[in-house]
Amino acid sequence: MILNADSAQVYGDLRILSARPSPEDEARAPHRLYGYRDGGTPCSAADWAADARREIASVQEEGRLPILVGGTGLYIRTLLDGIAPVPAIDPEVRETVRAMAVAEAYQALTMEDAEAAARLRPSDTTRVQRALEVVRSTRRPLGEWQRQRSGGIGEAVALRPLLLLPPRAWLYARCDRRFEEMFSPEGLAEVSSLLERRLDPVLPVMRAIGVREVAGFLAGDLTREQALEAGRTATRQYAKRQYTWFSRQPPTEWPRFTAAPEGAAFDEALGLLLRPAIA
RNA sequence: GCCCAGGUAGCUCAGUUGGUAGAGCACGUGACUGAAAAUCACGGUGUCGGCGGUUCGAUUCCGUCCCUGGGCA
Repeated sequence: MILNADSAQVYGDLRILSARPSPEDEARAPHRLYGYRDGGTPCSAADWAADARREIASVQEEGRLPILVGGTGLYIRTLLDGIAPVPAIDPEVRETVRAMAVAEAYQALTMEDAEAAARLRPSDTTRVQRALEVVRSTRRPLGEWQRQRSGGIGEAVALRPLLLLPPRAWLYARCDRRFEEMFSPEGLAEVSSLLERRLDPVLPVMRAIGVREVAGFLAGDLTREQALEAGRTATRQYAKRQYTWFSRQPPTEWPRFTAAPEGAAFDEALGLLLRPAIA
């Protein structure tokens, strides 16, 4: 049983854009947690981890082996190690904070949570806003919450981790190839329907790589070549960030699969490596 | 063929009154606790078109050649 651990592949609106497993892939083994959420509602790491816990329990109940596959390191970490038990943020507080410019939010943070302000870069929009919405909504600084972690299942399961760190050239070639799919008739249609929903542009679905680029092409602001190049660049940059996360964040004892054996293509080596697990 | 304007980092360009050069993007490295396909930090990677000349010293001044764009024939 394959379980998705990718933050973009959870959204039903993004099939081509998030490069979800193909119908052929899905025919080989049951897949879950793919495209199961609506783009109109943001999915957080903790939301996904809760869903994943439930799925893993049910898969185990069936006597099957859950295999988590995906590229969102924070999601996997949250599932295994848990996360600070911060209660849901008051929507009004969130709206106010997110409407603020970083400089303004940081200024407020120095008054309301000096410890967090000292720890964070004044330009780090996401984290500064997060810290501010947490103090304002819970009356406790984020640092206090973060001293605890809850919900992790790492201790309760027998984990068999495997980190795939392919040669950079191989990885980038795949990034380039993958992005062209987004300009297929299906890819363009997918973005068109997403745009018709007129969702808030700050929602995660709207920030997925390719949405902005394909939308720019559809609107006539970018030529096909410009949009393609911009998308490829964004994809490669993202791949690099993932590479850094997965090569450095997980425990050092997790095995890392970095290179193909002499003479073998990476794809083949990977196939051989994974076959016993899937079968 | 003649006349202009250019040729500087992977790309688009700035600059050096002569002391071997710097921005944005790209690229590289890294950070990462409820948006993570997000957000952010650090790093200059270079025959300054070629060859000659002047000079202690030329990417800069002079000559010449090559290339690109525009104009005139």
